[in-house]
Amino acid sequence: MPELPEVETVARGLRQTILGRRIMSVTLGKTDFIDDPSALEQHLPGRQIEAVERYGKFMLLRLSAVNGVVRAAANGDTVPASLLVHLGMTGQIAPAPAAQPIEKHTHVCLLLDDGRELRYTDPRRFGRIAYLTKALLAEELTGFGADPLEVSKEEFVERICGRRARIKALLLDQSVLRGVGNIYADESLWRAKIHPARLGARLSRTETETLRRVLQDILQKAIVLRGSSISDFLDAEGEPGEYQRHHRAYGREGKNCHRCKTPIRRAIVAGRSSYFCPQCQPVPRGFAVLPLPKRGRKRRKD
DNA sequence: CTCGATCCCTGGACGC
DNA sequence: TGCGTCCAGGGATCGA
Repeated sequence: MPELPEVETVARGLRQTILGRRIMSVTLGKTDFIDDPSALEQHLPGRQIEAVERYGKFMLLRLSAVNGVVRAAANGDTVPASLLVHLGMTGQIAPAPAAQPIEKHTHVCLLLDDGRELRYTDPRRFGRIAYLTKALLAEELTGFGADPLEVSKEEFVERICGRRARIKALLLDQSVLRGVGNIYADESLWRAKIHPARLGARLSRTETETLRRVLQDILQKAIVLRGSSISDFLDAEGEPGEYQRHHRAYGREGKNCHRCKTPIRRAIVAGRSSYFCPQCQPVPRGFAVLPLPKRGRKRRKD
């Protein structure tokens, strides 16, 4: 489940492998996760990949203008553009030799000028791909929150403490912070000893500043370790990340808290599985922790 | 403003 | 072995 550290890892990999390559042709499979599939076929060929950037959980492939082609002018291809890529839950993007067999869920192949193909593979198709010109890209990127690695103490406090939503919901809200997902939300709340169901406005100044500090520390360490591989995340070289070994809350229901040995619990907060230590992260008043049935067991509605 | 519910999608885990 | 069911989750959307 790619979040900021995983997307950063993939973006760094792509920077090392496909920067400067020219896109020669486009082959599409299923396209229901692509904004305008024909725009890819129409506007990508002839463009060079000039930069790979990350914006929250999005990757941005910056594309050159197409030069010296009569067709380009009529196409509007004489101006730079971008390919927006979101990996969703199960998306992977990596270059492969064009001769290599296509995997079952590979839905986009961009033939490059060196004989390789940049391939996007996504079994669940929760990802998103969009070809965007400058104006559309700018519009697309409005409404996102602060970069969690860059956000100042003051801005973080402002964005959290002025809100009555649960802190877990705020951390996951891309218009508050861009790039945090379920894993790093739970990990940072555990480190900061804050229960996920607490309200933003009810956090103390000290707690909020601690949360910012541990969130940044965790994200930075996770980037160094090339992200967390839970089920199927692989970086652009096909390697799994290592940060899952450092998880202290996420996915550890029933296992002992690393600080106090109390078994980690799971509750649904903000509609998501949330893992926390009931001892270190006291449940706020009024939040009932309903016992969750054991994983994998059948549940009946009666 | 904030909430929960629902949908999208498939693979994997598990019960029987 | 195989079938049915549940679950994971980011994001959009809609109604309360």
